[in-house]
Amino acid sequence: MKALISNLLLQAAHTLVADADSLHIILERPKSAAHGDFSCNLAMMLAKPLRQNPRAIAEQLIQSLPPNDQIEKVEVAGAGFINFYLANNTKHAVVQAILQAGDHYGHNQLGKGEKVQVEFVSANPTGPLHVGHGRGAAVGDCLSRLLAANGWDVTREFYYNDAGAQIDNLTKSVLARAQGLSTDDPSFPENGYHGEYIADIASAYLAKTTIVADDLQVTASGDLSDIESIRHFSVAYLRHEQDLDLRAFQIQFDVFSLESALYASGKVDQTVQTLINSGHTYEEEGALWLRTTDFEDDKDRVMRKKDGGYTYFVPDVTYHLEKWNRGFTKVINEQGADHHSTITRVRAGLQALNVGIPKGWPDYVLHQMVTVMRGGEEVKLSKRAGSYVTLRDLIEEVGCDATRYFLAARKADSQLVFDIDLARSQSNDNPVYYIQYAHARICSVLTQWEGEVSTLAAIDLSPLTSTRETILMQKLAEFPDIVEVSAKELAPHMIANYLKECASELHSYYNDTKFLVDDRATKLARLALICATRHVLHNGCTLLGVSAPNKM
RNA sequence: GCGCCCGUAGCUCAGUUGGAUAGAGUGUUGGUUUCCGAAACCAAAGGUCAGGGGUUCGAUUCCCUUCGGGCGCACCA
Repeated sequence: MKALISNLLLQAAHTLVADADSLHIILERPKSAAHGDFSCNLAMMLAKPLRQNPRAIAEQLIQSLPPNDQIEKVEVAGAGFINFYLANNTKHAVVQAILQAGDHYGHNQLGKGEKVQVEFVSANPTGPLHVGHGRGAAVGDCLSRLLAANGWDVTREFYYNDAGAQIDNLTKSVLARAQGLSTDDPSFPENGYHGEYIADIASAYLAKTTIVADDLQVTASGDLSDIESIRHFSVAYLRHEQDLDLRAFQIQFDVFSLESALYASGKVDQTVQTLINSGHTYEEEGALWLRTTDFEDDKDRVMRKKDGGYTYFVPDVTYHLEKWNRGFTKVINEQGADHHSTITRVRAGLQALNVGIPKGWPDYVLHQMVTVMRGGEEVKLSKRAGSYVTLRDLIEEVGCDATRYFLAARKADSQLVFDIDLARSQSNDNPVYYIQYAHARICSVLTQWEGEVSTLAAIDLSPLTSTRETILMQKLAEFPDIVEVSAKELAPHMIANYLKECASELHSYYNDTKFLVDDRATKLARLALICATRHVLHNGCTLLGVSAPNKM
């Protein structure tokens, strides 16, 4: 529809300007229904070059607009807007389109089946997942679903930093616990992990437990002198715990990548060699440095420490080189904003490799912190993890749907307040129930109708003439735009907002209009409309990973 | 001190590349059910879009600046 109108406008513009083809015609959906179905500011854009009053230009444009039976009328309004009002049968078309497309309505092929990788969560295996990881999980998973709906071939990936100092720390903490030390014991590791789960790991280790995580099986030896064994067991134990967290949140990854594997395969050493060969490195004070200031970093970074070990950023660069070599020309990393300083570094490292990786690759989506509130007060403690609220606690308390919705419904780059009381209230306060209720209500009506839903696709829709019906159809017609824009902007929260609006229109319509009326034509047309609405609500919820139940 | 993010109704937040009278929910006040699910709807009230400059036909949106909040600034990840 947009294409049609811009085309008509373009033809009209040719009568006024010579190089009309170079014009960017922008159509928008006005906020107010009084401003028609589509609006264009072309006349205002032309006011300056043509040195004419925008309203006068708008009038001329309308005069030269080719007639079209899908458009009811065109008007000049405000400072020079050109407003288009669609004919009724044009508005009806969306209902049929939805009923025909079903689960695919709103989807498109803009990604052309190309590969994209979304890396998210990527928590260190040093503790259970917390709310912050939950936000990353919700946002990353929605993004993945959105990209898939836009025709991309999506790979969801989780990267484990299972090597390095944090893991040493974990190992020492488990050892200390296994030796019976409490966390406030003076000889407990200085930067050790204090959560109760460390004690659980220690006792499981002593009990020679076998852990089966996604792709590995580890049995504890119970031997406290075998540090490597403690390390392997602890990591496996926590990976298993995180698997359970993710399962509870209904998130599935396609690939798990391990930092340790990059070392084992020699890829890290190869990367270092490539960087040295590229001429961007130097030795100083016993360390090997990368001159990242050649690539817009504010200071150079150490690659190899005095003690001979690599800093974390070397395997990070290696890992991203691997992504590139695996054919991902588009990669999105979803991370907490507290890691934002790595972006410049990783990109700089990739540039220094000089292997043809584009400057701004990969893309990043950063989410800000989450604070959890209960009874008007901030919740800071978890029984298991100590200093933070775990994802599993949250899911157990408020449910998977509400947790996902609340964590995905906010713009990633603003801080989020998670109100437990609101999320778990089964009342009109809760947007999740509000949306699901709209879906369930429709299902209930369709059940009572007892007709065959598939026949609704061919129904005559001309009885749909009321304002409520028009507004609802307009809202349904917006969905494909929302799916497209939210993917382009990497902004899944737009889907959550849209769903709330869509549900709101349905509820208003429902309270205003009876569907199962005696007049057959009217009844069927209304049922077709709410059935289309059901599809949109369902498709939208699916993009968020939230269920759309038939009954509640 | 430097860098990134945020500041919109009492509270939680929307506001796609600059557009028309800045919107929801919640809270407050008042109404709606012999009728398909009231977990709903309708109405009222609530604003210096943090403050100040600038860019232009037009700024919540872009630029500068001040204030306030968060997060980074390791030979940790």
